[in-house]
Amino acid sequence: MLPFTVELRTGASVYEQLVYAVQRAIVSNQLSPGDRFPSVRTLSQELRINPNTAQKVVTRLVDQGLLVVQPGVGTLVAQLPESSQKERSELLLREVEQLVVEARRLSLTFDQVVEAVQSHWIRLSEMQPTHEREQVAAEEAVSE
Amino acid sequence: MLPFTVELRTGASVYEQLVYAVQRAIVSNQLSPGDRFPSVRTLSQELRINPNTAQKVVTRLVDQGLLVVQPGVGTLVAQLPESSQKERSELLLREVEQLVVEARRLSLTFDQVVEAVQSHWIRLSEMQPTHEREQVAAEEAVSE
DNA sequence: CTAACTGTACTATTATACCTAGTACAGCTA
DNA sequence: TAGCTGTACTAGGTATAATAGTACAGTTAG
Repeated sequence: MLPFTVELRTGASVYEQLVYAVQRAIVSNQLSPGDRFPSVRTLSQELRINPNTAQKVVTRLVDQGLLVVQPGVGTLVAQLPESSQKERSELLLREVEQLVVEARRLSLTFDQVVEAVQSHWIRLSEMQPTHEREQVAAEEAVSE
Repeated sequence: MLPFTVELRTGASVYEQLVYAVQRAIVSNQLSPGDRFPSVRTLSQELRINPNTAQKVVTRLVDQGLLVVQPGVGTLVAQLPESSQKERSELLLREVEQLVVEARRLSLTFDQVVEAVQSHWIRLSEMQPTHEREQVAAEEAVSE
């Protein structure tokens, strides 16, 4: 049983989908800093994917600073790393623009987009693992 | 001289980049409804890409309703089409969530994300072609 | 009508990325 | 020592992107 949820769909690569699923789990505290992350072999068996694909995912997440490796021991979930100004600018320049372009293509209003962002922000804040964390008020999360 | 700007980079496919560039141009009114869209052959020559790739782009944009074809005549920029509820839901569910996950990975705040969305919304609103349109106040655009 | 443009539909080839399969090795720990 | 960990290789199969070239039907300007 893996400590996070993945739904592999067609369209994007297994690699990209798995990286995203783990990012999502960490960012929403389904995986907490210090938690053990499944081994490459466990991942590949549970998800029935190739060990190389699983390892590629781990490598990518380590590069992003979301996982840390203890050689010979295993992989742990890291603290959310400091992000560089460059990374943040890239996101705000490219991904946000793409979202805005898509939104306007679909004739959405600015307010609708902001509402959607807020809604997802709250949802991710609420995704605490049930066994060890208390609920966080939605309003508090948004104003963080 | 093409009526929109494209910068082909490595990473994404030429096809995806070109579709996005045209979407961006239409959504920001650099291309206005009724404008002639370059022919497949013109596109392929100006951008030095294969005619098939150019045609694939046109086909995709026609499917999205952003371009309309007049057989034997050419391709025109369409009115922004009605979007289906399904399309809008897909966007708000998937793309917005991906943006929120990325933003939290980089430790951005909710307010920073909203500010970035607003900034791009205004920028796209201001991108009118200089020869025929008046400036639109940024505040007005955001409240649309 | 003719010529020159338009979009569209094919076949075929090459290059790249993704995924798969299998093997091997070094480090840590019970 | 035995069994786990991450990591590093070599290969092969498949899907997609991009390339090149040819052909055809519809529209329009001359």
